[in-house]
Amino acid sequence: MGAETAALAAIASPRRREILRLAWQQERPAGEIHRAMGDLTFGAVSQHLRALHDAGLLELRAVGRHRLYRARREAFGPVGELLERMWDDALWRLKQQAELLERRRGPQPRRLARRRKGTT
Amino acid sequence: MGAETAALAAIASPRRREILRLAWQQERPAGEIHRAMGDLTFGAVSQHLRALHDAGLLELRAVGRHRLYRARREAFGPVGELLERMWDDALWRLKQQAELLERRRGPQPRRLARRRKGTT
DNA sequence: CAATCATTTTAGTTTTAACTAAAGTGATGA
DNA sequence: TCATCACTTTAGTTAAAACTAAAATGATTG
Repeated sequence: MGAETAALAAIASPRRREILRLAWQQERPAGEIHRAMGDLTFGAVSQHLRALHDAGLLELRAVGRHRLYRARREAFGPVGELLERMWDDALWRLKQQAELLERRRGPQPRRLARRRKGTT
Repeated sequence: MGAETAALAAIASPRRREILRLAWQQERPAGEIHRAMGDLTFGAVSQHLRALHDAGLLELRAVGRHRLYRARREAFGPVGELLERMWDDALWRLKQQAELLERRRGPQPRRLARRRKGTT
């Protein structure tokens, strides 16, 4: 998967978007990202970090017992600009927040909403 | 899910991107989209169309026994601009084509590549 | 060296996206 | 009205994403 296609896949996930936002401008230790992410376990966060790193979207630097992550912005191409536009847009932020809260029950969403039996 | 968030989810999928590209500028009957989509069954295409329609990303008009789909471009916001940039970019097109072919075996990819046992 | 801290990895569960095959629907035309 | 066309829907399968809990790793500190 090319890095830019990986970027498209990554930004489809609210959790991944959140991680990328946190690590977009500065390096952040995994623990700090975890603390900022709400009710996820550390393990889950670590798995997201690994996936993003494997996809070439995060870079990693070890300092003592900390591991510092930062977005590899150059890997995102035009997708990076989209993210920045989203994050700068107050309306968008509100909507995201609403959706995050709304889904604080049940596991996590993967993709689009899909057909349910009697939805027609 | 807001339409724009749905748009993010939609463009993560190569099939959905392809459908959106086909229905971006003009209405297209489902059958034409199917024919343009390669080796998928009609049923599978119909399911994608339904998902995109449910998400507010496609509009639908019935004419005789045909069903004409067209992208609701206004629902995409900045994501629409990204799509247009991608489709105008010859390099992107090549990469996409390569990835489509590459995966003409096995079912379909969902997201990011993820940890495999001995990948470290 | 032992304890601790920061983090990663593994194993196992649940949910669901994407698909196929086949049955179902509704408009059209002979 | 019966067959056909253009689709949609259903049922069932497969593969994988997201998560939790717990074990493992590796650096640091006493």
